[in-house]
Amino acid sequence: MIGQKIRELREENDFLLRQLAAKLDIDTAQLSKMERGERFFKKEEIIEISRILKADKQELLTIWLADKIYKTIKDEEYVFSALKLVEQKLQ
Amino acid sequence: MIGQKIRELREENDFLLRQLAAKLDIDTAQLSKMERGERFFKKEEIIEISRILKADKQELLTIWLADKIYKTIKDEEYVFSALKLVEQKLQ
DNA sequence: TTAGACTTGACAAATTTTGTCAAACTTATA
DNA sequence: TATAAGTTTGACAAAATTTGTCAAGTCTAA
Repeated sequence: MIGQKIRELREENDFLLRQLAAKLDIDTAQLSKMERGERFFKKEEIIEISRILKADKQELLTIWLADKIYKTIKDEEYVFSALKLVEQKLQ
Repeated sequence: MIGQKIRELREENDFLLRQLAAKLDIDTAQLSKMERGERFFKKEEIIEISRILKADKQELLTIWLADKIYKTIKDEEYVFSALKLVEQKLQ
């Protein structure tokens, strides 16, 4: 989800994988995997990408965090009640 | 949170740490840390505990999952909008 | 004061995640 | 078709995180 979003932004900005990877100082294969959701972006990378691709940092970080949450719950039961509990705790 | 709940259940059932630890086949120190939230329970351990302490398995697993979610978001920004995104995705 | 219950800290072991590279695949085009 | 550029894949090493173990420590009740 965040990967797909970043791929869209990258293509809109006419960056090649290796160009964006170079700016982030990571391997092209790594970025390829990240965009396809096989590996995770670091928070700092998301912030850097929002700068490079002139995107809304808050939006990207929100999607990035949603991905992390989704990853921890995706194979679980009682997801909705757990989310409700979390929200209560956060109030 | 799940640790606290389990400690309460354990004490209500008059189990010592080492007794419950023995039933779970883990180290007493480990269970001590788990009850105080320093380490995580495995899902299987929660299920086993619900059996041993005659507690509601669904309730315990829900709290356990809420803890996992909470752990991934607790130091982050944009938590509420991320949770909202996750809920949308789950619909 | 000592015995039992629990906690703490250090470190090893195990597991998970990330980084790196070469080779393979895909697509556009000469 | 052949080639080149871009991307993907898989294997494996390296790094990071989590878990397991033990000995020593604290705390409390008798």
